[in-house]
Parts: sequence; structure tokens; C-alpha cells
Amino acid sequence: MKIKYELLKKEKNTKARRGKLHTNYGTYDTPMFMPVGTLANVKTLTPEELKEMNSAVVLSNTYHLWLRPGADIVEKAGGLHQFMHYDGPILTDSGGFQVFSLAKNKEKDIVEEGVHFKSHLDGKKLFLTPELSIQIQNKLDSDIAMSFDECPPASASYDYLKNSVERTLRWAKRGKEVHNNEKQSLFGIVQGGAYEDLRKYSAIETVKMNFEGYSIGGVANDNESKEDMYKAIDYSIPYLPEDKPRYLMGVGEPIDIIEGVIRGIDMFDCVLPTRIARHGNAFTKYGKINMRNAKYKEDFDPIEKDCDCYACKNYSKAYIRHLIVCNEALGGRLLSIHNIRFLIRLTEELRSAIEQDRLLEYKDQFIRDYMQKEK
RNA sequence: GCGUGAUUGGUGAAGUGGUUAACACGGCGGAUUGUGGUUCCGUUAUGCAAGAGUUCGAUCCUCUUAUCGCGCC
Repeated sequence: MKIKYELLKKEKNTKARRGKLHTNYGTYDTPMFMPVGTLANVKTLTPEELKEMNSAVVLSNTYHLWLRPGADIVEKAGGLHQFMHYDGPILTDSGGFQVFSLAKNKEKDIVEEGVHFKSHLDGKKLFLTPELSIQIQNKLDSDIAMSFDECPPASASYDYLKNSVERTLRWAKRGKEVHNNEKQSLFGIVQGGAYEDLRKYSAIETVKMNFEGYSIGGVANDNESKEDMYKAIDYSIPYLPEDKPRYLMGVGEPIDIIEGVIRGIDMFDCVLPTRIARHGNAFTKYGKINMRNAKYKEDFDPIEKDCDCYACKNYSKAYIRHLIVCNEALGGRLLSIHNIRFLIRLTEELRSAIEQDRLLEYKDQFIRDYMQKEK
């Protein structure tokens, strides 16, 4: 079956919503945070560990799996779920984001038919089209497929964005026409930068195509300001249907997730918790901390005393610091567990705040703590 | 004892009679938002074993001392 979004409650004071996502693998609460597992794995973690931290949907990536091991191999393995031993919902990104960062000459390489670019592995010339992206995702057999969109840089001009909105609409239509997988849902993507008229137009036209969900793209790219990100959401949300999930692509930082929820977003994904973990950083209620700092050398307390994650229940900062400093993989693993659990716990708290109509108070308190840095 | 060669930051080490003493590692900070990241960026010796001398000027030349290595009695 395709996924279904069930709206349970809207907050009184904001546009925030509390809902449920019904999938082939069960029903999950929204707003939710989805860890990123580009290569059919959330780096260093097993599916069992993800379940233990109450993680639901996992992301994977069309472009990367297309190159290695190849869609046919995943198909032979029985689809992504079997291949990666994950019996939960999987969302595949279309590859648009990757391909556009690999397309050197935007004007020449991005054409109406698709995108020319070179493989980051061997430099081989490749061509990805909206149809091919969807076909690959069909083979991968994810639960949610994303339309192949044009993801412009934050610095793009109004005219560039206008064209990319139009093209994204045409590509969405082409992808939808070849999409045939009764078990897989397809999401459309709203573009348009921080321009009200473009976002409005993009949202209205995308919704006309009737996707199972809608995402807001082109956000959190190269130094985009927070204000522009919030504008992108605010200008898009009013035109998205109440009964479909809304997904803010690539976000993000704890405060961005809160701001997104306040504005009506249901789903988030981000590489941040796992990436900063591998580089030795941890999210905490009082801000992000760098575990390499000398002050943790003899700190035998957990990262967060009241955190229920496996890392905090069993290991000290001094030990994790030691692992990180020695470049041991277990250090990154423990921090990944903590950071993902931190964001998932954040969404759990946001859900109960919505249920109690106290989201703005929650946000104020969170920001006060988070900006405080250290206890 | 005599002869001889060394002595540069936490480490391995470049280097020159004249503005800020390479580079690498380590240390200390920072970054990171639809993952091309065991990555990237910043910072880290007011000093070249110690003292004296030559010189306008010495880490680089001379002498003394100290320490270490090598050779010979």
C-alpha cells in the first residue's frame, strides 16, 4: 500500500501539526526525524540500533545506489529492505541533489531531457533523467520515492529559480507518468528559493499533480540564511493539502527542526547527526559540544545525564573522547547513536508540546538552554 | 685522557650573516543542514644547548662550558 497521513491535531498558536504516517511497516508519529543512510546504511549503525532509538523512516540515495552496487543488484537481493536487512519504511532521494553538485557547467549540463554529469567514482560520463530516477527507485523498492527535481544553489537569481521551478514541474510530471509501483508512494518537490510568488506557484502546480506527499526543497544549501529557509517554508505551506505529509529536505539543526515544525512540517532528514558524530561532536540540550576538547579528558559523566540512549547509559565523555581522539570507529558510532536519538527525542517532545498547545513556550525554553552553552 | 662530529618547538626534522625560523606529526580551538568527508579551516618556537666574543647585525663565524655519539690509548 501507499503511505497515508492522518492528521490528529493542529496546534492552536502555530501551524504545527501532530499526525501519523501509515506505512507497510507500521504506523509512525509525526513530526518525525529521519536518519540518512545514503549507501543503504546509516553510517556505522545497524537497523536494530535504529529501532532501539525509536527511529522510523530511513533515507537512502538513488544516485549512490545506482552507481554502487547498481539497481539491478538491489533488485536481485529482493529490494532495499531485504538487501539492508531493514523492515521499516525507507525513503529514497531522487539523486537530484547529488547530480546538480556534480554537474560542472550548469547551463550546458542541465538540459530539458535531464542532467549530464561525471561519476564521482571514476569520472565516467552519466546522464540522469526524471524517468530513470523513478525507474531506479522502483527497482530499489523503497516505500517513498522522490521526484527528480532541479535543486538550485541558494545564490541562484530570481530568473534562474523561475526556470528551475518550471523545469521541476515538468520533470515531476514526467516522473509521475512512468511511476508504477503500487506499494511505493511518490512525493513532489516545491522549489522557488525565498520568493513568495515562486514558492506559491510551485506549490499550487505541484499539488495539482496529486502526489502522496510534498517536500520543500532547495533549502539548507550552501550558506543559505535561516531567514530564507523560514521564508521558503512559510511561502509554500499554505498551498499544501492538510491530509498529506510535508517534508523539509535536508534539515537539520535542532532549532531549524523546531522552526520547521512550528511552520507545519511533518518530516525532516539530515546528515548532521551522523556526520558531526564521526567528526567528534555531540548535540546536547545546552548546545553542540566538541568531544575532542581537552576539558573532557577527565569527565566521567555521560554526554547527557538524562539521555536514554545506549551511549549515555553506558559510556563516559572521557571514554568517548579517548575513542574519538584515537580515531576509533566506536567513538563515531556511540556519538551517532546519541545524536540521532537526540533529534528523535526532540521530535517526541515537540509532539507532546503540540498536543498540549505549548509549542512556542517549548521553543523559547529550548533556545534559552541551547544558546546557554555548557551547564 | 686525546681526537672528532653533533646539540633547532611536545616529536621528526628543514634552513639562512639581515623584515614574520620551512614542512610534517602532535597539541589546542572551530566548521559541518536532500553525505563526493577517517574531511576542511585556524592556531601552536619573541626563539635555534648555556655563556662570552667578532660584526652595523648572528640560530648560522670564533672561544669556553655542558650533554650525547664515534675513534684511539
